[in-house]
This record gives sequence, C-alpha cells and structure tokens, in this order.
Amino acid sequence: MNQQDITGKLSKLGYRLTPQRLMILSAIEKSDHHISAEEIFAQVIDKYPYVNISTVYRTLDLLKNLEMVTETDMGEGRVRYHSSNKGHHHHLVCQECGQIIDLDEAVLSPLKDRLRLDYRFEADLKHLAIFGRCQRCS
Amino acid sequence: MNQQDITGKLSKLGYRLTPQRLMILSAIEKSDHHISAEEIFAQVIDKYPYVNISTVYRTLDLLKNLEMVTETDMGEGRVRYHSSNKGHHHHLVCQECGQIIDLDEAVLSPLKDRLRLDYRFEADLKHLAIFGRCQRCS
DNA sequence: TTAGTATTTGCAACCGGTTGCATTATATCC
DNA sequence: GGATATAATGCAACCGGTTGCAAATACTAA
Repeated sequence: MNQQDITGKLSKLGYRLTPQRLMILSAIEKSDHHISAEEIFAQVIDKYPYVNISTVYRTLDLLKNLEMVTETDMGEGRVRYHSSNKGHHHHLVCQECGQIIDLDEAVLSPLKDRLRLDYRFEADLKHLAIFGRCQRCS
Repeated sequence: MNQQDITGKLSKLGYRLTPQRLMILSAIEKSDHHISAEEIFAQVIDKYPYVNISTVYRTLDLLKNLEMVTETDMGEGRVRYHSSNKGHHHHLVCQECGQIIDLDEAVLSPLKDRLRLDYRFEADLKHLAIFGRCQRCS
C-alpha cells in the first residue's frame, strides 16, 4: 500500500485530507526505519511549519487504528512507528548495549497458536519488542 | 523473601534504610495485586506525609534493578509493580474489555528456548503483558 | 556522642504523550 | 463559486514519569 492508496482509503472512509496529514503520511512512507513521532514532527515542520505536535500524535493514532502503521515500544522511553505495508516483524532489544535484532514473525506463531487453543485469546503480536541480553552481553 | 529479608539485603548492599523506603517497601509487600506508583504514593502519604512522588519512582527503580520487584506494563498508560517473591507470571490483556487473564510462566518457555538457541538471546520475560482479544470480544 | 561524608531526598523543571475546547478549514451541496 | 456542517487543528493545560541540583539525613568511625 503506497501513499496514494492510503490517501484514497482515508478519503473513502470519510477522513479529510489535510496538508498536515499528507505531510505526516509522506514522512512515514519515506522513512525506511522505525520513525518516532518527534522525528516525523521535525521532518514535517521543516517544509511546512504549520503543524502542531499533537496533530502528529493524533494522526499516528488514526493510522494505527486503521492498521496502516504499527507501533513498537523499543524501550527508549518513546515509541516508534512503521508503515504496515513493510511487513510484520519483531525485535529483540538488548538492555545492556541497546542492540536491536530483527526477529522473524514465524518465531512467535507457536506461542500465538497455544494462546488461541488453550486460552482462547487472540494475541495481537504485530510489532513486539522482547527485552533481554544479546550474546555479547550475557 | 519477606520485608525483613529485603531491608536486610538492602543494608547489606550499602543502601540506607530511610523511612521513605521502608514505607514504600511495606506498601508493596502488603499489596496482593499489582500496585501502581500512584497507589503506593497515596498509601504512604496517608501515614507519613513527608514523601515525594519522585522518591517513590526512585525506590521502585532501585528495587527493580535489584530484582526485588517486577514491573508490568498493562497498557493502562501506567506501569504496575509486584513483589518478585510472589512468583513470575504473565498476563493476557484484552484490548476490548480490559480483562486480564493470568498466564503460566511455562507457556513462554518454548519461546525463550528458541530465542536462546537460534538467536543466542537471553530473553528477560518476567512479567510480560500480551495484548489482544479475549474469547468474548473476538 | 559527635563529626564527617556520601547517599538520599525534595523541589522544580523537564520529557514524551494526551486531552478539552475554541478556532479553522475541508468536503459537500446548491 | 459561495454557504454550511462537521471534522481536524492549535493551543494550553494536563498526565505519568524522569532528572539536575541543593539541602537533608543515615550510617561510619572516632
């Protein structure tokens, strides 16, 4: 889903395409890593100074609810965002050195299945961060 | 490990036993559920008004680092604490109705083993909260 | 018991993020 | 192209939590 698809989907759902939203969307799509709200804000305000940080958070919240972006808490005291068309994956975050190891989605499938079967719980594991220690630090 | 053991361990490690710390410890030990920093603060200030909220957070941080309490993010926008002598367990948090299902520690063992073997990552899964939907809501 | 010192505390300012409310602006309908 | 309704924004205040720094205090050793 590229940016045009997203704006199309937004307007079809009755959401207005304000310049602020378009700028925020573009910043997320352009970014190839997990971007924080502050980074989005800085990038947007650079070209279009008429944006408030609360609009960034509200837009991120909207996109999150529409499952267009996913949110990951990497344990930095701030949350990072990622366009959901870039696939689901998880992260192993070393609490010692800060290294982040990407983790294939499939590693969590057995857990998900077990929770579904034994607990009848539909786990939402889109962008999970698991904390611990990497090989070097443990 | 009861409260006396904890204070003993603290002073043996060179930490001072201030009235604030003793009150905070007592509040955590007395609580049979997962208690938040604000709840601890309210409980302490009731009997001993000379405590600042930042002292509560600093004491919780100390106890966390010494592995005397564990911290769980239940997705309420605030974190909850639990004396670690009350055992490790995990939580399934329904994002729809807020219900919390306790999850046996063993359910996560296969995942932990896999991360250790395949990624050489020592996961720290003491008090994990997994978000999703319970049977009723999904 | 007292003096000395390093730890701990309280305070106030700050951080990332959220929210209520008045104002602004987008999409719609004519 | 205007008028209108309603969604979205900006602002300022707030929330839970953290931090730098000066003042207070728990422990140590004499």
